[in-house]
Amino acid sequence: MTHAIEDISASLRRAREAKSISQRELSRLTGVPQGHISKIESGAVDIRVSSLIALARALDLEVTLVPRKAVPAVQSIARQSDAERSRPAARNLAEMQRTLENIPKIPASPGLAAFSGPRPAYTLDDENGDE
Amino acid sequence: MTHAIEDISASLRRAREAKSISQRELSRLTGVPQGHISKIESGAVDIRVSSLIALARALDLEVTLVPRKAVPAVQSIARQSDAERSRPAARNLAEMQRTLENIPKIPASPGLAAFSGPRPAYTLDDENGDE
DNA sequence: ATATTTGATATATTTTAACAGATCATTCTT
DNA sequence: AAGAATGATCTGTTAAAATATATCAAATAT
Repeated sequence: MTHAIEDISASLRRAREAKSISQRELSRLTGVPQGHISKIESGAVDIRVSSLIALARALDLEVTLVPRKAVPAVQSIARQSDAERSRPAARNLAEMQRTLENIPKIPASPGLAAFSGPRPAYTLDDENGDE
Repeated sequence: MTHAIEDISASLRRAREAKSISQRELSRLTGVPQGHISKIESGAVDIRVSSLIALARALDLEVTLVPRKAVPAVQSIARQSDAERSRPAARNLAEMQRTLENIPKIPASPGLAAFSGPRPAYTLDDENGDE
């Protein structure tokens, strides 16, 4: 990915869904209004590079210019690291973690009180970097 | 390359200079006004993706979104095919070809009249594809 | 069943890229 | 020395992205 302008919109949407975050969440992260993200993802607008970069970065993507003859090689590399993030185990874990965050309702039986903050420290997102 | 917005402008300029074509020539190829190309290359504007794609394609580049963790690998690949185009022999040949086009002044001695169009059919740009 | 979240859409306003077209100084070329 | 060609820069004008804000239907969650 990608050459045409629709490829880019599609990539953004797929990347966001792969991270399973909502458009509103991405909006918070980037400052781009949710409504606008919707339009962008549906390919309805010819976005500016700054917007593209902002969204891409929030999705752990980088905008690059690749020599055309190198594109196939680049794609196969990109595909590999895509695969890591989207292989079933990873996707399921990501969703499970999100789900678990919506369960804090367990009445905390006295004997387990010390266990107050059991949220997972072992996220799959070990690939973050800067920001 | 690239992440930031200036990297992109810089890449575009380098790519154009590597092909040793003028801004006006690139303008002809893309339809983007020369003055605007100048502004773009100096990083003075936040261009739209369609413009970026148009310029990139004319320079045999493709805009891609790559996973951040794959960036180093991608860069090293891109660098390789960069090197091919910019190794001395290639650069010099490109320039020599341009120079030769400015020599048609040879008074065409009668015996060689049939040689009317001696321009090189063997360009280095054997990597073109579509369009 | 009710409430929340989500993506899509709409309106109105501001901002700015992109355009056409021209000019200018500098660097080749002749 | 005269004449291109090149990159940078300016002036208007127009089209469209980007913003803020709000609403809506459908899917999720409580």
